[in-house]
Amino acid sequence: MARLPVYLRALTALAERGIRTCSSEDLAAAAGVNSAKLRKDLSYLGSYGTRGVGYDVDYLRYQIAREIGVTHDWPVVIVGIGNLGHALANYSGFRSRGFRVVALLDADLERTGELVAGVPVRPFDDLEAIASEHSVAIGVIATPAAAAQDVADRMVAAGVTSILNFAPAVISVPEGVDVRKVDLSIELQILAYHEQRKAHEHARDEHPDLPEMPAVVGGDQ
Amino acid sequence: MARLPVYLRALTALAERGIRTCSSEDLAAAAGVNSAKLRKDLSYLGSYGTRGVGYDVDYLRYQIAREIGVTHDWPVVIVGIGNLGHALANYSGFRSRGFRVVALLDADLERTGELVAGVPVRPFDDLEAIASEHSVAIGVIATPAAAAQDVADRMVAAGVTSILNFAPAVISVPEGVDVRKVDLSIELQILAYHEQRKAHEHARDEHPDLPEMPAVVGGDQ
DNA sequence: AGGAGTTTGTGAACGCGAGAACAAAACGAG
DNA sequence: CTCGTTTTGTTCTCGCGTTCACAAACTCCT
Repeated sequence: MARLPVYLRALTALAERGIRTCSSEDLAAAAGVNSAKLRKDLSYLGSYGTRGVGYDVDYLRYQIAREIGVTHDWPVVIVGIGNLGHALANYSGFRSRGFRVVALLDADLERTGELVAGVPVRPFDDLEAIASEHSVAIGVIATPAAAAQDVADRMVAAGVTSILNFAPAVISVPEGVDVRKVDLSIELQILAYHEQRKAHEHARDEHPDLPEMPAVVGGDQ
Repeated sequence: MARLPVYLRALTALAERGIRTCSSEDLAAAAGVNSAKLRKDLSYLGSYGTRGVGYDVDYLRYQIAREIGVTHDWPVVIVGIGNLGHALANYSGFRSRGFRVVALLDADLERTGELVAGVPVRPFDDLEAIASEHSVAIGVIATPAAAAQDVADRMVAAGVTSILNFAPAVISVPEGVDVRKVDLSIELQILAYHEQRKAHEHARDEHPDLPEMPAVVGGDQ
């Protein structure tokens, strides 16, 4: 489930506040979900709670980490050391949450040798060597859209089976390879969409005599 | 719908390749979705296609942009000019897709005046003045988790009604305010989860004599 | 020891989105 | 003008995920 990492983070936050035990209500509130959904998600992993008491924070934390697979570090390569690549390489959350950046790659040979967050930038052609040396299964694409498909193909050929794609492009990969896409401007556009609908609602509130005319959408064609 | 921005980007890509008209199959392939779903989404906006022909790329592009609300630029403020804030401020996709960064804010007064992507960094306390001057409705939080809730509160008080939150924290906002959350390490953890499941599948393939024992999950408690 | 109070785990109903399938409409050829 | 072809817009069904509601189980107090 895609919510397990959210629960894990919420549990970590509780643990840091010194809380040893919590109910499903507490954890659900911290994670921002419904408590019934949370209980059902956790019951899918096994019976780790105690009725009448709740969940042991540290124990549940370990069990979720084990389920996700972040009890040991995953080696990760980042390709494309532009602004975003820099930010990702410096992001401390990776290190502390089960990931280790083993290499930064960039097609621009001018950048080779540059040190980012203590890791040297290497030529993109080193991908295969690095991937096999460190058994890299997870790759991050932070290149421009035009290069994304090529990078993905090379990654897959080098044995990468999970890709996190920040490039604004749809990439296609063979069966068995997972891709997750994060597109910053799409997130903003979704917000803009809601913003605009709020504005329309507001306009109608102020002029309730105007009809809603849903059937006339597109009447200007 | 959250898929409209994806369609818009796919249409832009088609237009840049000189394609004037496309069928729902073509566009669906470019956007990476099912064609029936795409047609249903578009029909929700109105009847912008021609049976037997398809959709006019530019016309549909404009209609989707109008629906999303990105026919004019939205002013945006970014709070927290660390690594990620830098990357966001420099991200050209915002500018070209309907957003204009009107201010960069940071609580650290050492950064005040620093120029990032041609925009000066200003003190966080200028938020209210900037928000009212530019009628800012959309804010981006790129601060550490600890500061996220405070920043969100101040944003809401300053009239911001849509927030894009990159901080690894759940923030609570009043009714009517939209929040979207992007968490980089959670995306990676989801990949790690799939990775681990692949590894287990693989291990079972190589040792088919091992039982699956789903009932023993948690047997080590 | 027993009962009251909590809290988990789960069975059942509900709602919603996805996909397949089809009818309506437009275009072109003869 | 008519028929065949193409493609949209829509209806219908199916399955999944979410939520409610409750029984089982555990603790604490008397």
